[in-house]
Amino acid sequence: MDTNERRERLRDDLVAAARGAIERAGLSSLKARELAAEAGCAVGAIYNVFPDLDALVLAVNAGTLERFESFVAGRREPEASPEQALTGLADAYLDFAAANPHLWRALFQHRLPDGKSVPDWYLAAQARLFAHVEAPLGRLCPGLGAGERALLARTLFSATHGMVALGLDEKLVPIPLETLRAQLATVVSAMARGLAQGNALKHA
Amino acid sequence: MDTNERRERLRDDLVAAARGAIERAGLSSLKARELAAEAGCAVGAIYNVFPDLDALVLAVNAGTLERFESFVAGRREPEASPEQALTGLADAYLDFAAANPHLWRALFQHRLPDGKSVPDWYLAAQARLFAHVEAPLGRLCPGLGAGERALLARTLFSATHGMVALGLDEKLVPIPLETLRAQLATVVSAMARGLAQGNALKHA
DNA sequence: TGTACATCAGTGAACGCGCGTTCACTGATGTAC
DNA sequence: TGTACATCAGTGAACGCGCGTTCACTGATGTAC
Repeated sequence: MDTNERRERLRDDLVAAARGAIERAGLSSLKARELAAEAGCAVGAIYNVFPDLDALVLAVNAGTLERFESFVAGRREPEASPEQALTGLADAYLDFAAANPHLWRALFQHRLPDGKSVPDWYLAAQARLFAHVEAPLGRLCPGLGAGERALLARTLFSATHGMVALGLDEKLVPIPLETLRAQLATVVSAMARGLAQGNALKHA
Repeated sequence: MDTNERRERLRDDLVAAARGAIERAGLSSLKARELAAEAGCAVGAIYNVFPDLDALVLAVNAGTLERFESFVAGRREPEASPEQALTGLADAYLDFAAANPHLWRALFQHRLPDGKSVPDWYLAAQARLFAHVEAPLGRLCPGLGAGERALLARTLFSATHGMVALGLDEKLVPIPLETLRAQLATVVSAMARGLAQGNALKHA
């Protein structure tokens, strides 16, 4: 087998092992030793492929973002009204988070040490996600400029994220999933109606 | 000096030291040794007053909740419309979070080890906060039952939390505070308008 | 008020554990002739 | 094709550090007489 091929295979095995570990028990359960055991290599070998564990986590998170993006893309209904589309997105977000709690948490939990910043390809993956929100938002509020639309998309994403994150959190009183889904629908569609109305007034 | 008095004084000093440490550098910078140095006692003395550091963090968080509650209470405008009141609450949340980033983050970041659950007095402090949301919400949607209202208040809180948390997070592209404030106002008032409208339709 | 004693707050060195990362070594792979 | 050599992926024991918590000890405080 070619050396590069081996190296790539190990890389994939390590990412898979890391993903598995996070999936099972959360980001904080990621241990270099267990990882190596799972991927069938020595601890030291990890550092031939990745500079450190942070880079590995970043790779896992990139994969999660990607899977989430195709999950959302797979649910798109081109016929839907903007309001329905936004509600559908929130619903997809809830379903993905509920189905992959640890992987999803890891996206937000993981912080790089002070000096280092998130690589561009990671930011690009985020941007691709936000695009799914921008599309219906543009139809809902046609008067919005590109910058305003991007900003508002991010804000709507954040609001949805908050509802899902605290809703799934067992720290407060736990809420049944379907109750949470109904709450999301109520609030997101209210936002959509209110935004459309505000936009119509502004550009009347 | 009385022994109980000493003990109580030490307790206060420890909480103050812990609060200071979190305030300066975040929850993860809390160290038993630094704490003891700051409070002027030996490491071991901490464990005469608190069972462990978690209990100390809980005490700091309780104080933060309390301060936030009076902050919100101090801004109440009885004359405001429900929509204005809700926007005002979101604004207060943003201001408090921006002014106390580390203390505020600690409220959500801190997790108890698996077996232990949050004490009742802590949950009660949370409930007192949610009450501030429930009041205007009740005026906005008079048809809501107490349970529905409490649930929706919590959901609105979560949405606001999400916008503030991701907005202040430097992990994404940073947003100027005033831009964030405007976004919050836009979205919260849209939600309020949409909810009032939906409620009116439902109970027409 | 003074003395002897008991209690327990207070001490801080040491324990114990976890864990990321390194590094001197080895052996398989690839290359040159 | 065969042989000698160089490279470097792969190894895993050991390093190094951080840090919460304990515990045998001490001395100040409070009590009994």
